[in-house]
Amino acid sequence: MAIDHLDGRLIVLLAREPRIGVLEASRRLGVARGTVQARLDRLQSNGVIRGFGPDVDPAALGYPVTAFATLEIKQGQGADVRAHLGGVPEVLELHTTTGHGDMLCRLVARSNADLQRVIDRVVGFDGIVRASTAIVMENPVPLRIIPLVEQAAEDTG
Amino acid sequence: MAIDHLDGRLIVLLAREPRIGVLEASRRLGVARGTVQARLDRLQSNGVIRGFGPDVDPAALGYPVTAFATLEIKQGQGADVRAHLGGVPEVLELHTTTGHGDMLCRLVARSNADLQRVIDRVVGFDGIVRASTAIVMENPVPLRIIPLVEQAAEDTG
DNA sequence: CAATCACTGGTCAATATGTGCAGTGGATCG
DNA sequence: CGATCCACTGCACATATTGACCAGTGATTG
Repeated sequence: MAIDHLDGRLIVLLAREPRIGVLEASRRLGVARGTVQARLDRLQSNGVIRGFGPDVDPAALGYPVTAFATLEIKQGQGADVRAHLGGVPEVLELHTTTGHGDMLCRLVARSNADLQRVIDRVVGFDGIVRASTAIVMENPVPLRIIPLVEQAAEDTG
Repeated sequence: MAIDHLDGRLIVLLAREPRIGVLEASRRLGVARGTVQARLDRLQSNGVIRGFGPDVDPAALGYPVTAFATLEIKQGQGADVRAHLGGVPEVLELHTTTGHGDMLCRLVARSNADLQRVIDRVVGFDGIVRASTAIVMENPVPLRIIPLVEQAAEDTG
């Protein structure tokens, strides 16, 4: 669960240059190939590294508009709402939260006009009382993990 | 920019089983290896596939608490706030948005108590007027792309 | 001290990769 | 219609990488 400095360097290296492979990584890190292989196996069975899936850009797919919707849910309708939202492809993630709303979801759409369609589909469901949407204009910090990995590695070794 | 059915199947296949490699992918898809290679090259130079970085789980790193903070910014302080938040490792992403707040950021922390420290660090900056935080309890739909890819592939071919 | 553990540095066979090639079929255009 | 372009196939080759082992070493621990 805790990662050491070598783990951190390995993850950062793979995050920066994903295509290098185990052998090249071992060369860069100055350790034996078996070590890198063992570390990677451990990190993956730990769950620290979930996998190496392709990082797809919704904008390049034709969905350049991102928005976050805060949803208010009727009591006892949570499970139904989850199932409903899970069936909407434009819902990229869904969280239940504390605070003013009950759920927060990330949406994408083909255009601002298309966003209306997506929102209609999202909120067009009985269990949802109210929705408030914030459209993303800029993304100064894209989803990242490297700084956190570096900090986690510092904290340990 | 638009992807066809084969592109879609390729992305979905790689998303489900990232470690299979080009050759195995070509076998699964029933096409020649060169075709898969060419498609992958195109998808990557298109920007549809940004890369194949490791998918790191913050929870497994010791940061099991996720929260979303809506920030209200003093006029003209946007750039400074961005730089400030970019320097906080626990800020995993940052967006500027329309709506009630001016920015929305995703935070992680080691515990609910630690979240207080993170929030203090986030809002302990002159340009930030007010912050409202929603702590994530459940994550019924983890960040996903497959359904969107399937839809985008349907729409085209 | 003995045992355990992670790492090294090496080998081996099997496999994948990058690259290039000629051939084929469909679509496009003058 | 004929020429051209394009993506794909199926194949080949040399090279690199992988997964799997192994004995040896040094640090740590009971």
